[in-house]
Amino acid sequence: MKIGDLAKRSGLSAHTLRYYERIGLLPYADRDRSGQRDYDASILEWIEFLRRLKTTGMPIRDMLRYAQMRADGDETFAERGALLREHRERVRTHLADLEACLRSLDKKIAFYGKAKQRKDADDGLPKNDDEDTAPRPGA
Amino acid sequence: MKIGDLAKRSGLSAHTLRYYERIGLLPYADRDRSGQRDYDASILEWIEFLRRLKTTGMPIRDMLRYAQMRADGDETFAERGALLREHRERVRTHLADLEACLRSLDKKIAFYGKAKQRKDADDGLPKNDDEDTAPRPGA
DNA sequence: GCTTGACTTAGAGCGCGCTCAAAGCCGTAG
DNA sequence: CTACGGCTTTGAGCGCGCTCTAAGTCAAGC
Repeated sequence: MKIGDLAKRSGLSAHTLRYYERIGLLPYADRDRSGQRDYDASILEWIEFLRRLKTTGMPIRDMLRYAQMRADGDETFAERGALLREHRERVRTHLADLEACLRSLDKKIAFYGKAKQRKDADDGLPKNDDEDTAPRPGA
Repeated sequence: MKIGDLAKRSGLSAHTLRYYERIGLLPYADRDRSGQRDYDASILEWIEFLRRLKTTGMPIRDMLRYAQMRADGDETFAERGALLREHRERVRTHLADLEACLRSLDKKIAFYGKAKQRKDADDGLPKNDDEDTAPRPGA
């Protein structure tokens, strides 16, 4: 598989695939006799795993640590597991934060919904609700 | 309240507070007679709201749009509501992605746990499980 | 009076994760 | 044979969100 094909199948650009190889996130790919990368389809699983790490907010430098351990073989199993478990905890924390923010956002949106219905027909905005008409922000 | 106090209470640095004012995320703060910013405590609510938008991944340029609308007064209520509702949908989508990634991560971690227990005592790794010993990544 | 430290400004610099540019090579279609 | 597209490399550039520097002002404490 050439880099253009892998780009299509992985959803990453060829630029990004080369960049990932350069920094060590992807293994050095075999080159054909004209020097072009020739990928094995199995690389897609690794890329998919990287994508999940990225989605969950892992910085590239940590992915590199993982990739390096993986390259170092079986004796790094425990270390790799530990890295993933730590990451998982961070993800869970972040997820909880996000959910709290989402609930807050829902409240605010509910306020906008209510305010809209009474627009120009009721001046008494509910003071115990989420307010949002403050002094010149961004002015 | 001076900028140092607000920094402590908001969790943002004084540098960041000034930066936010410069770009228009925070309203231009009143200055005392020696030119120093003197904040009203109510600014904390706005900062908290910004923090939630940021946590949920809203780029600064969109927060600026919101801040501008808020500054423009009541006639932007509908627009502001729409912006927040769109944002909420993106957050929900992202949340679902994250949860899927987390489940995947849990599986992988479970694999590491199992592999550890049988380490050097069982060569037959479960092929139908999450594998993780691939050709020289990062090498 | 003098030091200390928090504040002011405009603007430069940084870390991250790409993204693209330049110059050149290779192989296949017409 | 030639033109074309897709690949190669190294290294520069970019958008984001801060973060810090430099040079200077001001107010309070010793």
